[in-house]
Amino acid sequence: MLDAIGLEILNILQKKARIPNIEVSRQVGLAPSAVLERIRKMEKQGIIDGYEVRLNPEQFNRAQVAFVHIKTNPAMSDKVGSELALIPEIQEVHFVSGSDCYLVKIRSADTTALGLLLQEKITTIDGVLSTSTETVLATVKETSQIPLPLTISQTT
Amino acid sequence: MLDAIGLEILNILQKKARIPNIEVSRQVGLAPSAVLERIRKMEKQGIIDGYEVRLNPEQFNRAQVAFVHIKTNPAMSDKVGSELALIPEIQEVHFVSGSDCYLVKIRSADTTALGLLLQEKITTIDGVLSTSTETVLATVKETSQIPLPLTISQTT
DNA sequence: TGAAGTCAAGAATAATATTCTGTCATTTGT
DNA sequence: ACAAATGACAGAATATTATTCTTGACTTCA
Repeated sequence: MLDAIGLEILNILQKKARIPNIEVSRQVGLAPSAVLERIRKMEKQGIIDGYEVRLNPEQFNRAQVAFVHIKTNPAMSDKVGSELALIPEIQEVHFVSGSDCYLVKIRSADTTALGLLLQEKITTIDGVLSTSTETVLATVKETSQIPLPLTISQTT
Repeated sequence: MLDAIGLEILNILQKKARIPNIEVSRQVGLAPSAVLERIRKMEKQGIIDGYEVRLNPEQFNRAQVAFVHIKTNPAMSDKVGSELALIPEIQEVHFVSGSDCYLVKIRSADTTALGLLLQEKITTIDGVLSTSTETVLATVKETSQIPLPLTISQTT
């Protein structure tokens, strides 16, 4: 299903999507048509979900990252989650173990904007009981890449 | 510096990088050469950082997300951060306000693998004082996209 | 063994990327 | 104000890449 060459292709694309197919084919040692066929298949199988551009947050006034715990009324937690997901500054919404609580990742211009967002858009959501914010002082690593195995383990 | 057409191009690429340039040019109403010139310029200016493929974590046995707070010896915190960043399962390493603490995002196969990772790779790092783990039960939203205005407001 | 399926090469063709030139509009300097 | 400089773009010419299609090797399974 997914062999060493498939992984190699994905590794190349994870580093640099928007690379010409023919260049991929040179790197993996297959004909361009074969690479195309493989990529199409992986897209169809849902192995590849899509391609994204990586923008520099600082250039868009989005340098401030924060993580916020949001405690919710358990009866309304689904609805709260959906509403949180609609806020564009919120990049991630996770429901976490522990105490009827979402953990969300926010990108805002600065702490002032973050405060406003919390006060006006988040605490005002029906079902939100309380929030607890951690601001990020420095980011050492930030990737969405998935570590790929060097070889394929058996799946059936 | 960045006008409405530039934003439009970025919006298109954020939804679907690996789209042909000529298709972008059709959508924004410019010649392909002009779009190419603009994209190159944005890459050079550091507005565009790169292009990534988005993989489906479930297909790679990386469905379990967890966030872990890692309290460190303040004198060694930089070194701890660098070491954490080297662990492939750790996608994000943020130094957060509050208490000499990193917040890391982990992708692992399951809670068992997570436990092993914590026990063998993280708590063993010199300078790590304690950890506190939250596992994700459900993810409502997960994107690295930066919210862009649809257009630049302009007085005409 | 033979039919069906998979995978990839290679050629032919379609589409796209890239370069280059000229134009127009705006800006800059004097 | 005016000429030179700059920046953005269109359009054509060319280079490169994508895509399709056919064929053949190899595998699997009954």
